[in-house]
Amino acid sequence: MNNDLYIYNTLSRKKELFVPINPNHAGMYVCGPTVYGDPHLGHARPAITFDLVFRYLQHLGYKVRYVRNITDVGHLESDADEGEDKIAKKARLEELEPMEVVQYFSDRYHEFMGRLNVLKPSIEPRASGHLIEQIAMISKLVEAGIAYESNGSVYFDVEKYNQTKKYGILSGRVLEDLLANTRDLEGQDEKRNSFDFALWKKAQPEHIMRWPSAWSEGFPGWHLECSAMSTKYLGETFDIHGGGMDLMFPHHEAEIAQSTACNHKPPVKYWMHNNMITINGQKMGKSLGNFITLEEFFKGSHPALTQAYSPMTIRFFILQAHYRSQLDFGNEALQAAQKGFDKLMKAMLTIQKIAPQSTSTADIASLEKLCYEALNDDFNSPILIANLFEAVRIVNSAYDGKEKLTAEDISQLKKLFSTFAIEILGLLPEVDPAEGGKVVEGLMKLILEIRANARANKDWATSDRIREELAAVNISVKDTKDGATWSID
RNA sequence: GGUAUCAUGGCCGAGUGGCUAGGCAACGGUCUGCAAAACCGUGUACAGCGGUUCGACUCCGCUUGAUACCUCCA
Repeated sequence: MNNDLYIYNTLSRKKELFVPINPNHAGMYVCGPTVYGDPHLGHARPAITFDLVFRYLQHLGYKVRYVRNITDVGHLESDADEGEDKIAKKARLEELEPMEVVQYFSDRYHEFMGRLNVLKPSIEPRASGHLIEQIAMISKLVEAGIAYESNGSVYFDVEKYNQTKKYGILSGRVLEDLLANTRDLEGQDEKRNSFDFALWKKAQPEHIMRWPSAWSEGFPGWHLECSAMSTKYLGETFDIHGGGMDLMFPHHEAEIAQSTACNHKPPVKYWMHNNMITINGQKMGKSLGNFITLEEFFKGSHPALTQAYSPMTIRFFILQAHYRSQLDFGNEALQAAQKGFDKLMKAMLTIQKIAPQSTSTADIASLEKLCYEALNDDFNSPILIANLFEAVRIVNSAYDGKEKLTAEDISQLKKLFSTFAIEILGLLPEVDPAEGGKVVEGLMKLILEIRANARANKDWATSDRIREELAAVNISVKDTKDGATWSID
């Protein structure tokens, strides 16, 4: 592999050359969704970010095992709810079995990720299916003396861990500072220190989701599943761990501590974190109540949206920003993304119509090189897209006869688009639902024939009227040298 | 309060110690019966104040502002 890939590692806060632990293989774990609500734009960002990583690693020839979990137990509600499980709460409210809720929202998640053309991970483990592994891990930590039982619950002893290892290496936290900034929270009295975190929680009587263990009937702590499942499927040390920046502390920090204490080696070589999506400069999140679900985006049914946006528009919008930058949502920006995306897709059709020349005025090989350089520089998709637009310019110019392309150039350009736009960025031309209709096809043929006749008679009034009336129902007609073409907007 | 990140033209968003990011919008032009598309051209953008430097938007310091995390969140 002569492509040197550099990845920004949160651990070192530097771009580092990617060297896999096992040659030609890559292991990646990404924190997936907690399935108690409809997928929103915030879910799309990490899914698409690590989809790009997954696709590019595969393109480079790595055999990738990509594990993305589904959290279906263990996330505690806020202290106001006295530690009730999020899934259980929703289930009780709707009088459903917890697993019914999990099933429904998992399906919804998969449906919308599919529409965003996000590839399925290699393994998608559920926390509820790995109780044995989690309990085994807790036992190991208790035996090692790094975890302690208290009133049926088990906590990780952060201070003790910190005596031999360093707690806070990922987020730059210092234990003393954490101690100084303690707040009063429920259940705090069971812990030795406020920053200790739960490995196992004893279930309250009204708690529906519960499993037996040596300590109590209860459920696993919310950081544990990722440690248990990543170790199981990727090994004690694996290549890449991804997730949203908001998970850096305490979630990923806790993962590092648990896994290190358990396996006596650092669990992850490269930590990658995607940044947040903001709306009016504020994070889009469930707790803030300002999130827009993907369904609302696709239907345009949210007050903040002036129109519907297609899945590919959303995907393109997200990829136009670097994954480590904050991305601000806005209708103007979305509309710009939609138009830019259309332009890119149109060029892929235009390229089919270019007549090869004997000489060339374009340098496709250097363009390809720039595309690889962009991706190798910490997956810089905005730069890659800028380069693809250079290719678009070349294609359109060639179609206008202002650039000359050889047959070889044309095939290189086709390859460039199929490799970078479709295969790696995962952008697909969107099939208009109405376009397949034979009826519409036939009607349009007839209408355009009539219009062509009118035009032959220089009956511009009729010609224009047809075009305008069609425009009113979102069909645009464009006159070219070879006759009129139409498309549904 | 602590930790971290950021501040780029009408909007979104890259990047760099001196050389055009890109997309959208706007304006002018080519083409066209008109329109659209496409192509060509146009924008004293780098929060403020100091400092380093031959030269800073890019490095350093301060100020102001914003965001994230410190409590479930992608």
